[in-house]
Amino acid sequence: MTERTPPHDDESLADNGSLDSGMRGRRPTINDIARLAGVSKKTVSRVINASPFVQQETRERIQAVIAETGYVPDPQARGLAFRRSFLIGLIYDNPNPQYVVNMQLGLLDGMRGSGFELVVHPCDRSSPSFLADIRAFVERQKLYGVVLTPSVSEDERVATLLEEIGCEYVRVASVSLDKPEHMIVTQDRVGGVQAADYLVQLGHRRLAFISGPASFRSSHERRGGFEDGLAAHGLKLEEGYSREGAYTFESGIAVGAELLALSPGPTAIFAGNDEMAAGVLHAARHAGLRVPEDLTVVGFDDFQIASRVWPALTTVRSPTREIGRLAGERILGQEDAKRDLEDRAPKLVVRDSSGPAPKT
Amino acid sequence: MTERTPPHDDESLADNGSLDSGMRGRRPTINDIARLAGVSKKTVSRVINASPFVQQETRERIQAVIAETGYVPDPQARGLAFRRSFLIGLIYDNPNPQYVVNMQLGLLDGMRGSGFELVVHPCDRSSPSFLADIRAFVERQKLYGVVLTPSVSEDERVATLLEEIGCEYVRVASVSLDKPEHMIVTQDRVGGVQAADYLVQLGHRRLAFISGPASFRSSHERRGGFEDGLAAHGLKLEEGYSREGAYTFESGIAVGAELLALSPGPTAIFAGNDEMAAGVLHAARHAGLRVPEDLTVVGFDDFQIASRVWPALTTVRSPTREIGRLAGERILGQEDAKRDLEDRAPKLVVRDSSGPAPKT
DNA sequence: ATCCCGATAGACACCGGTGTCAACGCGTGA
DNA sequence: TCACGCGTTGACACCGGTGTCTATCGGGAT
Repeated sequence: MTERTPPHDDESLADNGSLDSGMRGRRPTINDIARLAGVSKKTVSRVINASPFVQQETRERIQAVIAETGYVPDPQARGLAFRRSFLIGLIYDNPNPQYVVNMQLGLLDGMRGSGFELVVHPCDRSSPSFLADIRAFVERQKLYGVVLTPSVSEDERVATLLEEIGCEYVRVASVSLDKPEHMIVTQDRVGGVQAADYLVQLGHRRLAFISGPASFRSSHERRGGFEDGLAAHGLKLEEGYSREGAYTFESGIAVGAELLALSPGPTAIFAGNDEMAAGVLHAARHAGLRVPEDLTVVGFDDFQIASRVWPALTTVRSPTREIGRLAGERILGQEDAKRDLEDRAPKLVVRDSSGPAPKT
Repeated sequence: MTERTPPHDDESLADNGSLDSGMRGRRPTINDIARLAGVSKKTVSRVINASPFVQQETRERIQAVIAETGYVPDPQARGLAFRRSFLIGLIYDNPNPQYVVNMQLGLLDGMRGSGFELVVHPCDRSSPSFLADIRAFVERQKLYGVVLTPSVSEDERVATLLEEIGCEYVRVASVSLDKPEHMIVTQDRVGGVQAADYLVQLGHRRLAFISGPASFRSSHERRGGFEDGLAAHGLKLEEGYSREGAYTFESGIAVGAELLALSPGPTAIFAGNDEMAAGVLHAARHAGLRVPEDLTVVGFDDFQIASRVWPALTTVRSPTREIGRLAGERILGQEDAKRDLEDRAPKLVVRDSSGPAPKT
């Protein structure tokens, strides 16, 4: 199985058909390049690592050989010498598939062309071996860096551990919990304000809110933003109209039903994420309410489910993929600072689940 | 005769507080173990790789030192010597987040405790650099193995490429396309039969089917199974009642609307996946039809969306995570053969979108 | 007693890179 | 003329493992 078959026609990996002096079908190594360029391997290494102490003419000769042979340095060997791999880990415990996939795609966007690869590592914060698992993962693979997303990103023990190991890390969270270089802060609060503005403009006054679990920072931020937005219009969230869900569909049904059983009931419900908003739609149907005529429902995230349910959900789009891209760039130190803030602002997406407050 | 096993999982990264003779705070290396056990590093290597040519007593002494120090061999160094990394790649182009995440979780289930890690690699079959990208990914990281899912798994060029490189691979697909050891075959056809049986039993006779794109094998298998199931009851899919969608929500709306505009319209629509079934629900609403009273809708996959829409979808559960676990075990050669077949059978999940055929 | 053999262990080179340090060529200032 | 410094390069050890080959040892056949 070691033997290789005839040279293949492949555009990117240049065929080294002519000048393979000694390397029969093997991928070229740094030694081959050194030999072909008539220099020592160390000098080739200098070129690879962009060392300034190489004469222009030498550098060009080596680069020409590299281009001709299609040489790519072996990340494993490089990693062994560097005591550090060219792998980035994504450690997460958010169970929402859409969030996970968007985050992965964003990270890969941000890492594209860097030669690094992404290793995924779901985890369970309630497991007794939680920290040991993460430590083993990071130390074994000598990860170059790690990206943490909520809610693992909110766990100080993990950050401390990574600091201690000496592994780069970036925490994605809705509030700043660490030195700025370690944080990508999502603007959940802004999204909450947008929802409030929108609902107030539609004339709604009896507003309800369903938060995610108190253990998630984003729950507080989203609610906080919503309350700020209401306050700006001289309104406030009434006692009893603000409840805690679990960011799950089922909790949306249950808490939605509770809210709709109140008298007077809310004319609009802002749910902390789309899953719960979808649950509220179900609860409304059971309660015999029409959406949006009798009840307005607004979600948060704008995941696929938002446009699949009936009526399609008005929701606050949270730019997960953009956030992921920023995290990827940040951890590789390639961040494009100017693009930063605008890209990660949430944005209200109006669909069919919202309308003017019913005239009582 | 060559000594080789995958790396093992030593969950305890024990603290080497006491006996660190010479290794101040460093992670222990094979040299440390050799020194502490009073043997050569090669003998330690033999123990790590479960070579039979080590005396019982020597082996135990070394294992004791390994356990005491919490030594874990460095995958990078090992990989360098083996000319092969301890990484498994997941190459996919299926855009459904739930599919991707379930597959990843399944793979990780199957790989658990092996010391291997999972590297994700979405790809685009229509890109001009498609094959070159995959080749670069696999060769650069010297991947131990690769798992392919539909529709990349159905591309012979990719399989040929991997064979040529000498990389292990497993293809997940709905029909066998390769040597058995390279295939995990999903039972989409069986799922189609189940849907047909169920609908016929409910009394439906005017049945419609919306397939995925013809370029996906699963489209044909799901339809084929459905037709087989009908045939077993002496029925057949009428001309014009079988249409092609794109496995997307939007195509479900469009094709659903077409079908509902027929006269007489179908009393039941079986869609090739849940996304399209959700689209059909929207189309039914636009057409003023009640589900399930006027129209029965059945999906395929049982992803989250199936239980979020209204009414909740009756659907055929496709055990993606189980399939992933099998793929993970297969690629590491740890497959538990007896559990194989039963686990990956689809299963009809009855919810609220299906009911008896309306009495015309 | 000698030879041969299988079982066991170690010496040494090697995987493909990087770090350290010394050496070299050459223009400059003393 | 010589010492000096700077820019450039290479020799060599090392990262942490594995492959190959040889050395040693005890026991059974000759």
